[in-house]
Parts: sequence; structure tokens; C-alpha cells
Amino acid sequence: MPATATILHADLDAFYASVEQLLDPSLRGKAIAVGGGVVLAASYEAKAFGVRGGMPGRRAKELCPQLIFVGGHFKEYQRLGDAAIKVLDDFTPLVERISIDEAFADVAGTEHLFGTPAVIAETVRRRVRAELGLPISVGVARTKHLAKIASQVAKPDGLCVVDPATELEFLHDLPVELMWGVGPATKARLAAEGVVTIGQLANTPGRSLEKLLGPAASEKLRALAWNTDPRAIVTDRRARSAGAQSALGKKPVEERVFRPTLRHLADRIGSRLRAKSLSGRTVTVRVRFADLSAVTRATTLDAPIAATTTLAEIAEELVRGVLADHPEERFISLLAIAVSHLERQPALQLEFSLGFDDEARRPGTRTGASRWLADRAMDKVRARFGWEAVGYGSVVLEAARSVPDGFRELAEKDL
DNA sequence: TCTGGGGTCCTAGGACCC
DNA sequence: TCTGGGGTCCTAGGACCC
Repeated sequence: MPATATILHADLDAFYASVEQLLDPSLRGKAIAVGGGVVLAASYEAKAFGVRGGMPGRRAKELCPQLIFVGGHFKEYQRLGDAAIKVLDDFTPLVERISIDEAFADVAGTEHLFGTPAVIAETVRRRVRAELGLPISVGVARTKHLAKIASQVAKPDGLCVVDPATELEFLHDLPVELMWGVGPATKARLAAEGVVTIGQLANTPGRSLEKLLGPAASEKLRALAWNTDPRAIVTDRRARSAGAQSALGKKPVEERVFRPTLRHLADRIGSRLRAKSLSGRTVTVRVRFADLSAVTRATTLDAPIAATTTLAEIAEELVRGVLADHPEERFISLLAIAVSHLERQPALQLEFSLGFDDEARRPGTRTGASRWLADRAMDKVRARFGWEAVGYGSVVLEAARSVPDGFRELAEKDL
């Protein structure tokens, strides 16, 4: 076993909320939540009252009456998140960014330049605090998984270095839900068998674990529990799918509702794909009903697509199929589209040879080729004048923005 | 008082092929 | 015609993460 801990996991603390407190000093030390209808992020002061991300704003206010809601400065989140990751880049090229506020780095072999991993971690924390004004926690360990757990343990605003010589003692006392991949369902299933700590999980016979969680999950968790998971840093991770969704509250099952919504979603996805010269073969649609039960339907095409209109038509067909199978449902609470099986292709050849051309060649409809040209024209106008400058008719107005576009964009992975 | 939006991966079963 | 086995792709659903 290599006896050095060289993996860092750096994680900005309560990121969006910390940025808001940085921008407006009067918010420092106070319970704040970014968002409104839904809490996108909460400050530590708010978390102390049980306020959590994803929680309805009203519920948060109940838990914490003095809670202050602030609108998001999304451009600032992007800028400061990028700047924090950049600090890691100063120590090693082996940086794997997980999200806007989180990254792994492997500093093996840099000790003669910058000091031990623990020293580097402390330097990163000091620099992020001094140069950006933000708190960041760092975990240092022999593997990615353990470094990630260590940063969780270090929070808030701390450093946790796990000595390889005693890593299992450290790990085995912790609760299972600190492990990657253990959420509420798995935690409950394990608890039913009396497995609460990572150590207990590590010592559960493989066969009974497999019965409980299936072969893949149990093998993964065992590797994590014994810290034998060898995953390396991946510096360029590309998205395997692109999607968009829209929560609708409670809308009647009617064409005038789902048609424009799907068109809007298809437009968002299509323009993202085209911007990266990507197209996808599989279109998946998700319909959530009033009771929050959801149904998905997918189709895989012979040729990849990226045109907004084509994507919208396929999505509509799928949604109609879902609705036909569920005639008892009268309200929709969410619609989603995702495109997967992404392929990078010379964009000009896209969709010229698609079967959809034939279907589209009805009077008054455009062919795949002209659709592609129309989309390109719209993409160009938007590049110059912004997203709102041109769009599919009423769709732009129709979109009941439950979440600001800025937030949506932050959540998008690089394609 | 029933919660956003963008993702990843796994599983089970069926179709199809060799 | 029947039996057996393996691999791949696809769909639907679920769990999880940030």
C-alpha cells in the first residue's frame, strides 16, 4: 500500500450563501437562504435551524423565522467558483472539477516544489480566503473517496488530513451516509440490518450485502469501506447527456400546456448541443403527475439529431404516448427532456439524411436541412443579442420561471 | 403546505443475434 | 424441433449527487 496521502478534495463551504455574505457584509453572521420559492443554498447560520438546499422556501421560513432570502448573483458564483479551482491549478495539472464549488487534485510528486500535501492544502485554504474572501474546506487522503469524506469531516472552514497508517480506524467509526452512493434509501436498507457505521458495513459478509443492495452497489461500497477504490483523477470529463426540465405546478393535461413547454425545453437543449457541434440519438421524456409519480419514455433513433424542431416533435410524440397510457391522470407537475448517446459530428451533415425529412415534408413544414439552417440563424442572433432576442413565439413568455435562468446555466455540465 | 434543475449510474426484463 | 448459453442493445424505473 502506497503510504502517502496525495489526493486533495477541496469544497467551498455553503458556497452560494458565502458569496452573498461576501458581497453584502450586512448579511454576515446571519441566517440567509439563496432562492425564494425553493432554497438553493443556505448559510451555516441557517443550516443550524435545519434549513437545507432543495427545501421549499415556506418550510425554511417556518424552521427559521429570521431567515433572510437573497436573490442569486449567478455570474459571481461562476466567477468565484472558477477562481477557487484555479488556485488548485497552481499546484498540479491533475485537477478534476466535480461541480461549481468542488474539485479533486492529486499533488503527488510536487512536494519538493510546494511542500507536503498537508502544507499545500493549508496554502490553498489560506489563498482562497485571502484572494477571494471565501471559506473552503479541504480533505487530504490516499484515495479520492477518503479525501472527499475528509473534507466533509473538516467542514466548516477546516482541514482534515487522513494518515494512511490509521485510515481504516478513521473511516470505520463514521456513519454510512458519508459514503458516496449512500442516500436515504440505502441508508434505511442498511439500518434495517443493523448496519450504521462504515466499519459495520466493511465487516458485513459480501453475500448478504449483495442480497441487500445488488452486486454492483455492494462491491462498490465494500471497496469504499476498505478504502481500496483505485479511482484516478480524471481531468477532462464530458457530459454523456444533456437535458432540461420545467416544473409546472399543477397544469391540466392539454396540448396547449405541454406543446409550448416541450418546445422551450427542446430549444434549450438543441442550442446547447449545436453550440458544441454535438447531436444525440436517444431522446428521453419524463412526465411527472400531480401526485409526483413520474413516468419516463425513451426512443433511440438511427441517426443523431440536434435540431430544435425535430427534438420537440419526437418529445411530443413520446409525451403523447405517456398520456395515452395514463388516461386517469389529469394534471402534470413537471416535464423533462434529455438527449443521450451524444456524438460529436461535423454539424453540416446533421439531419440531412434523416427519415424525419419525409415526415416533415408535409405542406408548410420544413425539412431537416432547412430546420438546421433556421436553428443556426437563431443561434447566431442569440449569440449577439442574447437568448431572449428570438424564440419560438409564445414560449418565451409562457415559461413560468420557477428558477432563474442563471441558476440553470450554473448547473449545466460542459458538453 | 407535497419540492428545482442538471446530471450519473445501476437493474431487470425483453428483443435479437450467434 | 427442442434445449442451452452468451453477448449486446434498448427501455423503464430508481437511487444518488451537486
